[in-house]
Amino acid sequence: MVTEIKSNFYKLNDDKRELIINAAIKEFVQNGFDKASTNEIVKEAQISKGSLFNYFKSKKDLYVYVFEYSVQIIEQLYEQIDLTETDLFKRLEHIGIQKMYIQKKYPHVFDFLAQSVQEDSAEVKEIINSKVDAIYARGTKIIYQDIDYSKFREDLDIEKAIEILNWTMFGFGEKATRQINTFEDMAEFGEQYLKEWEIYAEILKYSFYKNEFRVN
Amino acid sequence: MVTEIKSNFYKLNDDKRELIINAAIKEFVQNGFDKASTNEIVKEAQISKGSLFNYFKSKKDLYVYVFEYSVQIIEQLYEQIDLTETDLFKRLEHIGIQKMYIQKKYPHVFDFLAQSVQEDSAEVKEIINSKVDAIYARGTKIIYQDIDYSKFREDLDIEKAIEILNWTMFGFGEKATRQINTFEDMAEFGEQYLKEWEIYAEILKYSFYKNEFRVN
DNA sequence: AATAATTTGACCAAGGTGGTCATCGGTGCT
DNA sequence: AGCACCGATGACCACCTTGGTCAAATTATT
Repeated sequence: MVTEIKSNFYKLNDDKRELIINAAIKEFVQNGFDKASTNEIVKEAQISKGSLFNYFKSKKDLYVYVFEYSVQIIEQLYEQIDLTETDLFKRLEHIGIQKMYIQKKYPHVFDFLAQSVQEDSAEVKEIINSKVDAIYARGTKIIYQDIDYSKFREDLDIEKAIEILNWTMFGFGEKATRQINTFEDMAEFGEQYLKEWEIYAEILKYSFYKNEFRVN
Repeated sequence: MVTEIKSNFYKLNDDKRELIINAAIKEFVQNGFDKASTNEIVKEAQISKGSLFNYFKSKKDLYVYVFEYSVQIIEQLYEQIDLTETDLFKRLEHIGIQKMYIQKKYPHVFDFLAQSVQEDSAEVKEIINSKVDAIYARGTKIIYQDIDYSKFREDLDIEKAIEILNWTMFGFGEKATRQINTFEDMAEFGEQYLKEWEIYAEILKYSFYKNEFRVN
């Protein structure tokens, strides 16, 4: 086995484990592997230095664990995709909501995986590159599988349209993330989120879809 | 005067000065003020430590100089905006090209100013916050001044449409920046850039504009 | 009360930090 | 050639942070 985690980390209760994971992710995404400080991580996670190195035998081990944990989260996101939904907007809408829920629990997972690709520390690079590429390839394959492209206007450059859609979702997602913590009720936020997104979606559908498919 | 730069930095030839400025910007944007290493900067700029501290009396001085230099570049970008062009797409297109030219010369200025806002080092924070907000406020004011909004569809949420446009431009700009150095001829790149952007613009115009204004 | 399991933080050697300054090398003048 | 000038250099400094350790303290279990 490549990564060996001492069993005592699993014995921790969920809250504390997530606190540590999030503290580590935050520090790694902010500073990269080399410059990430274990001192900062333990401070943020409110545990002692000794404990961290009891749970993980080295900084590298911690990184690898947190990385693989993040990968798992994405994988689970993929599993949830409903392949019977053939409308691109509806499918992406659903994924977007799931992402929001994940970001509520793990605020920097997506940033972490995005940043991990350009991690230049030789110590962790190989572990990353082999996985991340595969993950993203699988992701885009699943996400766009069985989509009904016949709804799109004939003279539309669909690839570019999808790029626009992605950039818009990303921008909107960022904006929403900034507001996420002003809501105490996550269900209420989800509702608000969906309602606002629909307006953006409608604008794009107007251009992407044939007339008869514009309104859902 | 708040920032006093020893005159010998001005005496340097343009190439070297830009090399130093870019090296500093790169390091600051990658690591923030506190963690930015002057050792890394001198290595990247191919000058000695002594020289750097001959040109600037401290790391803070260097930061402030580079920051104000970046602000100037943005200001100049604003000056160039042609206010007689009332078509939003045409105006943004023009700004986009200018930005590309700037990014060729100073690859990280925009990232630097974007990152500077969330700089948490108390030492430089106050210098930043007072300026950046003003800059962006002035920017959006100029950019959207005298735009002919009558071209837009009546039932369109113009504010949201402009957000989509911005996110799309940002996404496309990033994509283009990644390709910018594969072109040796900047003029050729500009042409290619414009041609590709037009396709994206056309997709959005289809949704934003009334029928009669779609094709330029 | 006794034992086992966890957590703690002072401590370490190693390495990096911003900044200094005696020395160097080149250029131009006499 | 000899001299004076000046920008460039990098070894050097005191200080700080680093990843990781471990004896001692605390808590949990018997």
